[in-house]
Amino acid sequence: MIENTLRNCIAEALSALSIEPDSIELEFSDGVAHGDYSTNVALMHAKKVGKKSHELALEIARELLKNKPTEVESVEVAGPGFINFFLSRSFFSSSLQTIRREGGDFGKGETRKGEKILIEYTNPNPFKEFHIGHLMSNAIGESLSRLLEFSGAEVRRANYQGDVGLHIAKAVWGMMQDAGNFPAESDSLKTKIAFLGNAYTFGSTAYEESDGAKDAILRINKELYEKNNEQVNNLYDAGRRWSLLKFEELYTILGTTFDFYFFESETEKLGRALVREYLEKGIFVESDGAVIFEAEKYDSKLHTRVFITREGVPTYEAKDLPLSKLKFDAYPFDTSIIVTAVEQKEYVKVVLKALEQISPELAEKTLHISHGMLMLPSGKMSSRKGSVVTGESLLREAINESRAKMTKEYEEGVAEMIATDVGVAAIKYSILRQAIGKNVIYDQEKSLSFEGDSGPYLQYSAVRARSVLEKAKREGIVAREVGPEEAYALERLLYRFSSVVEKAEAEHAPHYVTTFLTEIAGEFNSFYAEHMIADASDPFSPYKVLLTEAFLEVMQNGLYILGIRIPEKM
RNA sequence: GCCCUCGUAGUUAAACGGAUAUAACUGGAGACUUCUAAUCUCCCAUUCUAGGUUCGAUUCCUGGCGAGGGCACCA
Repeated sequence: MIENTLRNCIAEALSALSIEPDSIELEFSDGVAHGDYSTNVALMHAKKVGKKSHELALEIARELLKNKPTEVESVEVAGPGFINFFLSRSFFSSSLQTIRREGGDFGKGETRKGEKILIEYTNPNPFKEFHIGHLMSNAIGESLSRLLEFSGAEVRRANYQGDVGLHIAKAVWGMMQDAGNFPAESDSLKTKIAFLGNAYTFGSTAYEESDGAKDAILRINKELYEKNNEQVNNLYDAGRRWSLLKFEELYTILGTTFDFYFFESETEKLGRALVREYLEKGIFVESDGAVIFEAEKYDSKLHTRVFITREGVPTYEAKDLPLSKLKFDAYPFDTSIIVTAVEQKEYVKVVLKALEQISPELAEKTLHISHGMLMLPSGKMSSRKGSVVTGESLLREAINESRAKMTKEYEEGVAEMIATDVGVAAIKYSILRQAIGKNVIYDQEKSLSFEGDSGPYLQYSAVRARSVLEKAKREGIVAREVGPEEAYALERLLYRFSSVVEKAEAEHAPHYVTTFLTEIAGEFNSFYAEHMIADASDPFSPYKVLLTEAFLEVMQNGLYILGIRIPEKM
């Protein structure tokens, strides 16, 4: 790796000047004028050795030039004392060949080679809408999964769904009130889901507004737990089945497949038993009829939470405890990652603290990654108030929008596929373009952007590259490694992809990949506008074709990491 | 009240403690008989506030102001 080579050179140069080469910072230069790599070692050590930073930089540069590796064209000192490395022409052209040779493997690393990782994300609740928060969790979780795979990990995807709880009792009660509209088995899934949605909204409104309804819903909740009312059971089974089918439909559109599904109906009784068991051992205590865990006794920044309610019903907290073991039994992981919205952050800390008392070895292997929330301009979404933007409606709008944008004529089936891929890309890009911890303010127009920095922009540049390569093929132009004196700006970027992926994985930051792809796509589009790539009369055409091939390869791998498909045409 | 996040052009975002803070959208001016104009080129504009640490602060620390999330029987 070129980076290691440069680091070693710098370390040697520093030693030659009797400077302790502790940590060497090496970064990509921020512009062509500053070369390809920069180091600030002179700035860091100047004071220690009592020299001016610029002078020290010159001395280090002189040392560096004594043993200049072949990949380095020149070394310059600039600004207050930065040492800039300019890589050689041949380094760039050979890295294009490397990219072409490695193809779909280019960018893969081994930092997590062989590590078994189970990652939980999306977590929608049957009977409730799959809202844009789930869309966000899914886009982020899927991308993190792919980054981990690119780093050599053996990843399994898990989805944990709440198929028990008060929200279901509300929906079931709502279904009973609206029995006249109960869908027939032959009705479309869309009709069934609409029916369910209405039932839930109706039920939760009634729960808050009517004591009678509230009592009825609580009774249903108990019946659901005890499974002793056939009518309730039948409604439950139908609603659960419809919801899960609907979710699968969305996963197909989004491009996710899960290896494991866990349900709260599995963890509920286990959780209650576990809490009861550790209540006797003093981990949990009874308070006001409920069973609680006083996390602040272990860490003053944590707080008390209820694990079993006064009614004897296990809460989400209690259910989460056995989930870790269920996961481990399903897939003996080295690391278990849970991806949720940031609103769960403090909650997860408490649950993990409780888990630490019960199964320290599992708690130790668990990592929580939280992402920001999708906010409406009016504030937080609430499904109880009905102010949710559903994942499906957003997807549908994005797909319609991309359909409307299409200027070329395609067959019906093809057009639908392109519109879907482009619409999904627009949404995923708007989520994965920024640091995952920050909230996304959901602005319909911006989320559905098809111009400028956007998912479709990335797709378009890749499709364009393919189109050019097809033309090159028709004209019999074959990629070749002989280019003009001066390297194109684009080839000075492509080789960086491996480092970008490594850093994105290490910091759980898919947006580094998004930013990088946006940068190279822009560079390719400029290159495209300025140069005729496939031109049989141009002696450099084979090289430009090679560059285009390498660009496409990087785009394909990068978009794969983001979970964005590239349409055949657009 | 306590505990976490966050505050960057008009807007939405980017920037391991580094060089002239980077893009897109909006607004203004241009470019398609040439490989896809969902594109390209040019212009205008930004670090909440008061201190501190540092050769150097958007970045780290402290206070203030503002926004979001969490804090017992919801998930």
